[in-house]
Amino acid sequence: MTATARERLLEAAVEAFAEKGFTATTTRDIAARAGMSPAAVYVHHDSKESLLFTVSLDGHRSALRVVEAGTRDPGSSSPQRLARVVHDFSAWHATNSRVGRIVQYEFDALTPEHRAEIAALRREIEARVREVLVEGVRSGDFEVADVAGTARAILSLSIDLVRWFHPHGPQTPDQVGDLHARLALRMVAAHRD
Amino acid sequence: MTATARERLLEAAVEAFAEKGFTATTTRDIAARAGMSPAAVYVHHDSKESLLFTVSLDGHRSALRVVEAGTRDPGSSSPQRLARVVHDFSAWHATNSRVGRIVQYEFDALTPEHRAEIAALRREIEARVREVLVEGVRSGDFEVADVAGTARAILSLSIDLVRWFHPHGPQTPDQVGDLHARLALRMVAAHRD
DNA sequence: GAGGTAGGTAAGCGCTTGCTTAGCCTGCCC
DNA sequence: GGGCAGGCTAAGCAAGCGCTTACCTACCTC
Repeated sequence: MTATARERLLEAAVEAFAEKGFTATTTRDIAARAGMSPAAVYVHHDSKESLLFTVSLDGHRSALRVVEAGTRDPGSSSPQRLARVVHDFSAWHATNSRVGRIVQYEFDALTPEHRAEIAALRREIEARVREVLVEGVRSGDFEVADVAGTARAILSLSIDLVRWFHPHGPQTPDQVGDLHARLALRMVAAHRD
Repeated sequence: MTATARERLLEAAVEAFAEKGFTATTTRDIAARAGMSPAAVYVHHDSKESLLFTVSLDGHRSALRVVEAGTRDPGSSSPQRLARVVHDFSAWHATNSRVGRIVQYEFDALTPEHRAEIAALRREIEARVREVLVEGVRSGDFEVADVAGTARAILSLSIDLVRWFHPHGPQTPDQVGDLHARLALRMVAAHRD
C-alpha cells in the first residue's frame, strides 16, 4: 500500500512477465497494471530490459541467501545440511514461483553484461550445493560417484518445480520441500534420513 | 538436402524458436533461415502459432514413443524398466535439446485448443512413469511414499536438462541418461542397481 | 499449345512496439 | 507570490510486426 511508484512498477512487471513472458509483455501493459501512463515506466526505470534485470537480480540474490543460510549452519551434519538446503531452495521456488519462472525462463532475454552477472550468482548456488556433497562424501555419510552431476540433478528438482507448481494447488511449499529433501538424501545414498 | 519446403521451414522454425524464443522470433526470420521470402511461410503453414504447434506435437509424440517403448518391455523387472525409461527419456531430451526447450518453455504460447492437446500427451507420459513406480512398489522392489510426487521429480531430471545441456559440451546424451537412471533408482530405494 | 496447378515473390496494409518529447500540475522554499 | 524541482502524462515517432493480395513462373496433362 505504501509502495513507491518504482516498486509498484516492478511488481506489475513481475505479474506481466510471469503471465505472458518477457517479449510478449508490452511496456503499456506494465504501466496499466501499475495504474499509470505508458511513459511513467521510463520515469523510474531505464528500459524494459532493466526491469527484467532488476527482478532477476533480486530473485537470484534472495535464492542465494537461502542456500547460504542452509549450507553454512555450523552445528549440523552433512545429511541435515543437505536436507535443509534442498527443502528451503524448493520451498523458495514454490513460494516465489512467479519470480522463479521469470528468472529461469527469461535468462536469454537479458543483455550479455546482465546475463554474465546473473550467471555468476547461479554458479555460486551450484558451488554451495557441491560443497555439501563433497563434505558428506568425506565424512562417509554420502556415496556419490558424480558430484557435479548429482548437484545439478538435485537443483533440477527445485528449479523445474516452477514449471508446474501452482500456489493454489493441493501442495504447500513446505510439503514439496520435504519431498525433495527426502529424495535428495536418497540420491546421495545417505544411510539415515 | 531432399527436404521439402515445408520441412525446411519447420527446421528453420525450430532453430529460431530455440535460439530466441517464440514471441521474439519473426516470421521473416524463419523465412530467411529457410532461404525463402516472408510470404513463403504462409504457402506451407497456416500461422506462426501453427508452426509451433507442429513442432510441439511432433516432439511430444516422439518423446511419448520413447517412454512407451521403455515401459512396456515385457521380460524386464521394475528396476530394469525404470532405469531404461529414465535413461531413454533423458537421452532423448539431450539429443533433442532444441526441440525440448521449445516444447517445455513455449507451451503457454499455444492456443487453448492446441495447449489442451499437448497437455493430454504430457499426462500420458507422467502416467506411464507412475505405472512403473506402482508396479515396483507392488513387487517389493521399490519403496515409495509419494508415487505422484516422485514420478514428477524423476521426470524433472530429464526435463530440466534442456535448460543447461549443450550438445558440444563434455557429456554425451548416453552419459546423462546413465546418471539419471542411477539417481532415479536411488530415489525409489531400489535394493539393487 | 491451351489450361490447370503447385510453389513462389514483391509490395504493402493495418496495427503495435519501445521509447521520447514537450509540457502540465503540485507542493515546497525563500 | 515567484521560482523551481520532481512526478506524471498526452501525443506521437520510427521501426517492426503477422499476415494478405495480386501476380509470376515452371511444369504437367490432354
